[in-house]
Amino acid sequence: MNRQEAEGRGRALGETVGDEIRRLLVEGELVPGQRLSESALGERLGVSRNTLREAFRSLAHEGLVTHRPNRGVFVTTPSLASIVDIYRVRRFIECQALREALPSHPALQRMREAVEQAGAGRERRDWQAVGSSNMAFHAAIVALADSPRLDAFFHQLSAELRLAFGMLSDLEWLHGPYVALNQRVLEAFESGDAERAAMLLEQYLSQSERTLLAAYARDNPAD
Amino acid sequence: MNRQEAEGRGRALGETVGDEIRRLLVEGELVPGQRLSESALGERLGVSRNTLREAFRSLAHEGLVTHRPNRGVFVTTPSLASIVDIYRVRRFIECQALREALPSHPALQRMREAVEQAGAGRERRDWQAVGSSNMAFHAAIVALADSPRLDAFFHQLSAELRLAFGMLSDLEWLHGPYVALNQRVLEAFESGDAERAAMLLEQYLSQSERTLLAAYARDNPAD
DNA sequence: CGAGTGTGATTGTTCAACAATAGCGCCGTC
DNA sequence: GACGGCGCTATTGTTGAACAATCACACTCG
Repeated sequence: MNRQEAEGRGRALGETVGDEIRRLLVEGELVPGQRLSESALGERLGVSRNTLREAFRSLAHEGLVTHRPNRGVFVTTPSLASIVDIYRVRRFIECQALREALPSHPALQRMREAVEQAGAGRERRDWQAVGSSNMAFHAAIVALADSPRLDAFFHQLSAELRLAFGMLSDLEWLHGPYVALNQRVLEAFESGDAERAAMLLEQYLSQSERTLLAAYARDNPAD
Repeated sequence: MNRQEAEGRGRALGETVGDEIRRLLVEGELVPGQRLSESALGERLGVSRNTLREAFRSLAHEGLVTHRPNRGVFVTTPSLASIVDIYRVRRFIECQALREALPSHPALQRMREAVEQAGAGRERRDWQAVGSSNMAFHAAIVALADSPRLDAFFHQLSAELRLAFGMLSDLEWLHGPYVALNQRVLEAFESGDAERAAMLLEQYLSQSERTLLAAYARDNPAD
């Protein structure tokens, strides 16, 4: 009911609802493990159950939400295994993208901007913004490979990762140290030494993974 | 992802319908460009429009089907650009998976079986089977990287690729020559020379891409 | 011959209903 | 008091009908 005031966009309500839920997820309004009741969420978003279920299908496909038949959909709880897997894939893709990239690739500009914004965010101690800029930096690295499908895949990975970040406190520790490392990767790449940039990036990712796993283990001792 | 977790007992009709449509797609019963009317397909599969729409969402997310708002869903018509992109990603992923793999990885057995089955299929001149075995071989290569997410990503790519294969006649030319090349890649890898195996694979993929593009251009002169 | 228009068909979305299932408390038995 | 079976209830799974919104197309009018 509150949705047909949808000004301008006017595109597929189902999609809009999906975006809305994504927003609630990254903003931490919906926390991992939480059950998403069809009637409750439908009421809250002002859409019918059927429309909501369509949106759920998309979200489930992206891994943000887990569908348990006859029991409902739950915000996906990232596991240690999934974090390990995501970082494995990131090393796999990002390092090679950097290695094979042309030094004059247009995405380089995006990398520069991301580093700059991450620096600005750190000044303001806005760790949420630092995290976003970090991901933008890595998305730009993937973009070096010039593949829409790879870009989409990475986009999905980063959404899952953001879910894991959302579970943790201590965002400063999680994002702060990496601004400088991004900078070094970028410098190495700009200097023409793609191989060295790739090695730095691999170190970077492994260290980031360890930090995240440690924070995860601390906040979720049960696991 | 926890696809397998809830595998055993729980099944949803929506999922089943999705699988059914996937089957119709790879079997060529539904051809690229064709419009999938909700009422017609719903009638044919014996499900309601709402259920069908849920299945469509999944298929659209996999790229097998394209959703045009207010106009319906259509079987995706692979473009030259998408074929090029898919092969770029395949080279990107498969070659590195091979390069980095442990020589004793369990997926090696799957590679052997796939080569064997492809050979048997060629004997019978069953090119459909040869194509499936080829894809199984390459899926096994990706499995060397030990990443569920990478496996899922490749699964999606191969479904899209199968769509392109389905548009073409001349399956013999498309699949026949590659049985021997698979064999050579496997032998190189088993002999411990992963680097050489990766290079062979790269050649393989580039040749396969050219063949596919040529056949595509021949069958779709308009494009 | 072209442009505006009306019409029909299809999609987008909601609603109400019912079947199927899982979780939970209750109860009786031992 | 512990345990296992039983039925209840809330929720999901699925359907069918209904209506609004939109598009494709033929049709009319200038």
